[in-house]
This record gives sequence, C-alpha cells and structure tokens, in this order.
Amino acid sequence: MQVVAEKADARQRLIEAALKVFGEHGFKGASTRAIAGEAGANIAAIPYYFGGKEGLYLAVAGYIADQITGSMGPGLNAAGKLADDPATTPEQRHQAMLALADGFISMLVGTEEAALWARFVVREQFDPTEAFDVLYDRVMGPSYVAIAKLLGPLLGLQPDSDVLKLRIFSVIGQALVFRVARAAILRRLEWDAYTPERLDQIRAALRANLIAIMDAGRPA
Amino acid sequence: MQVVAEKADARQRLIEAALKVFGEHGFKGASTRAIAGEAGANIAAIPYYFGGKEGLYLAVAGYIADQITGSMGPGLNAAGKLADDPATTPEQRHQAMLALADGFISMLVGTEEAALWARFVVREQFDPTEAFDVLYDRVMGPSYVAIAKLLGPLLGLQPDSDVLKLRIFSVIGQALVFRVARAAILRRLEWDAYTPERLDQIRAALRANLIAIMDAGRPA
DNA sequence: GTCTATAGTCGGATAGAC
DNA sequence: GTCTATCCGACTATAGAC
Repeated sequence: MQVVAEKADARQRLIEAALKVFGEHGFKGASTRAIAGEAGANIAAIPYYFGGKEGLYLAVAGYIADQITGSMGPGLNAAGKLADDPATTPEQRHQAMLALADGFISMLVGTEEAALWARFVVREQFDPTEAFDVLYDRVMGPSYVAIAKLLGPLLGLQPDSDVLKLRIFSVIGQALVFRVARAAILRRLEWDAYTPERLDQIRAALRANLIAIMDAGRPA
Repeated sequence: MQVVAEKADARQRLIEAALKVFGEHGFKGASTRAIAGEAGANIAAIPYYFGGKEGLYLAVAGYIADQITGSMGPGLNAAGKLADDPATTPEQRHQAMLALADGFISMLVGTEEAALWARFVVREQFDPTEAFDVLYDRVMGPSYVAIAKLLGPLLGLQPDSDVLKLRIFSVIGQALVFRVARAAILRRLEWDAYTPERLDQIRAALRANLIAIMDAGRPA
C-alpha cells in the first residue's frame, strides 16, 4: 500500500499504520503484512523495533494517549483549575462544562483520527488488555476527574459518591454515542457524513441536554 | 471446547458459538475451527449450512435481532401504542419513558448475552456490513421510533426535526455507555462486576438525568 | 537499520467416505 | 447430515546477507 508518507522514521510510521489496521481488524485480524505494507516498511521491522506484534499493539496505546492528551489536555487542565478555585461561581462551572463538551465533540466526532483510535479504545473496553491500563491511567481517569470536579457541585452530590460517578458516566455517554453509534445516527438523520455544520447541530443538542441536567441540580 | 450443549441441532449451535467467537475476535480474528469447536460441531458444517464464514456471520446478525426483539419488543410496542393515543397525558409519557429506560438497562447491562452481541453490534457501527442493515431495520429503527414518539411531545420538538433526533440519540447514549465503557466504569467505581443492586443504582442515576431532561421541556 | 528467504503454523474450503 | 483427509494460501517470526 505505502499510503503513509515515508518522511518519519520507520518506527513511527509503523505505529500510525498499526493504529489504523488494528482498529479496523482487531489484534488477531490485523496482519503484520498489512501493517508493514501500510507503513511502507518491512515486515521484519516489527519484531526488530517492538519485539513482536504485541509490543507494537502496546505502543499504539501509548500513541493514542499522547494524541488525546495533546488535544484535550489543555482544556481539562483549565477546567480542573477553575473547578478547584473557591471563587468560581456556579455560572462559571456551568459555562466551563459546556465548553468542555464542545471540545470533546470536536475531538471525538469531528476528527478523522478519532475514527481510528475510537475503535481501538472500544475494543479495549470490551476486552481489556495491558493497553487498557495505559488508556485509563493517562486519558480516562484524568478526564473523569476534571468533569467530576466541575459537575459535582452543580448537581449537589458528594465528590466520591457512586451516584455522582454513575450520573457523570451517563453524561459522558451522551457525547460518546455520536462516535459509537455513528452508523445508526447517520442513517436516521439521512446524513452521509458529519460536516462542520452538523457538528454544530450535535453540540447544540448535547448542550440542551446538559443544561437541563445542570439546571435541575440548581436551586431556583 | 464443546462447551455449548449439543441438544439443539448443529446449525443452531453454530450460530450461538459464532456469536461468541465473532464478538470476541471480530470477523477475521474468529476462526471457523474455534467456532466449530465451541459448538461441538464439525468445521465442514459451516460451509455446508451457511455457504461459508460470511453466511454464518450474517446468520448471527439475524439471531441477535431475534433475541433483542424478543426482549424489548413487547415494551416497545406498548410504549408506541401509549404514545399514539391522544388521551395519553404527559405524566404517562414521562412514566413510560422511565420504564423503557429501566428495561433497556436490564437487557443491555444486566444480561450476559448482551456482552456477546454488544461487541458484534458496535463492530458493525464502526464498519457496517450487510449485517448492519439487518440490525438497523429490525432493531435500531423500530426502537428509535418508539422513543421518539414518547419523547418528542415531552421536549416540545417536531417529530421529524433533526434536533429531536440528535437529542434522542444523545439520551440513548446515556444508557449505552454502561455497556460500551463498562471497563472504565467498573474501574472508577471500584466494582468487579455489575450486580443486581448495582444495576438499581445505574437505573436510578439514569432516571435522574432523564427526569431532568424531560422536566426541562415541560411548562412550569 | 533494512532487506530477502524461509521455517513452521494456522487459516478456510473442498472431496469423498459413511 | 456428519465425518476425515487434504489442498493451498496466509500468517508470524527468524536467520543471515548487505
């Protein structure tokens, strides 16, 4: 295939090609031949650089964590700081939460790369391997914490209560669904693909639900 | 392996074994040898009954649609009739929606079989094949319609508007997440598995979010 | 560090006995 | 309808040249 540009070194090209092929076909279904072909590299380079197919898989998990951290990290840090500040008003938390949701949709639904790593991550959710530890510790855990610090006070729930955790995951699902049920959503909306305008519609719908949930926790 | 009871005929045993193995390893990753072994059947029975591996895969999609229809069908039909009845009050719609959500959680999160077919369905969402058409036409489409008829009037949105569709899918995501992000949720809650008591907690958290969304659409 | 060649295994499908 | 035997292609990993 040799689709990927051969500028970066073979090691990096292999990781990016592996992300694509592992995502599409799973661990067993992905062949080292297909990955090497996609990367424009030799098959023998995989045992050479990563010790084997498993090592390459784990390297892909680290690469995904890097990508998501680079994209969402700044926003999550800002949200965390704001949430920790005692001077922050409920209205500011409210706005910060909506901004976080907008950014999450942009990354998760709006980028082509997300189509690649989402499959990888979902697979790990169903059948966790060592790669799940990497993703949870570096991406999911920190993301949850930032959201919980923002949303807990708005919902009037204890920071470490199970009910807060479950309500937050449920809220996260409101955004995840646009990636995880993409095919069904596109078919129902009679869309062929998500466009920037349609992403705005998605953000607006998500905002409407979030505002309802956040406002219900507010004293009148 | 020969785990599956050999009472049913080989054809049926193959479908049930294939659901498990396709779910775990994907289409390419699943070997006909593993499926036949799990079913306690001969490898040659797969080309014989289904024409080949692809035919077996499609038969699994039909089997999943049967299972879900059997589980959710009665509730969806009842909800649809209630939603169509002009005498139905908003409060009745409200309650019917919560009941539907409870049932959905029971089936999606509370059953062991859902662990099998959820992987299959999610895979089809990311990379739809002919099997997706079966699942959409027989399961996803009818489910959406019933929910939309209940929820549209409560949210005060036009039945066929894009914003209603997107808000409904977002709401559906609130429940889906408990299956699709199961590993992350279990880790954050420090649970080892979902139990009946924990399913009640999940239903309560989902209800809280749903009530907030439905009440926001109500005139004070 | 990258290549070719090849070893050893496992894949799906078929033929034909029973 | 179910089995064994077998074909042939695809798989991962290694050895060793360059």
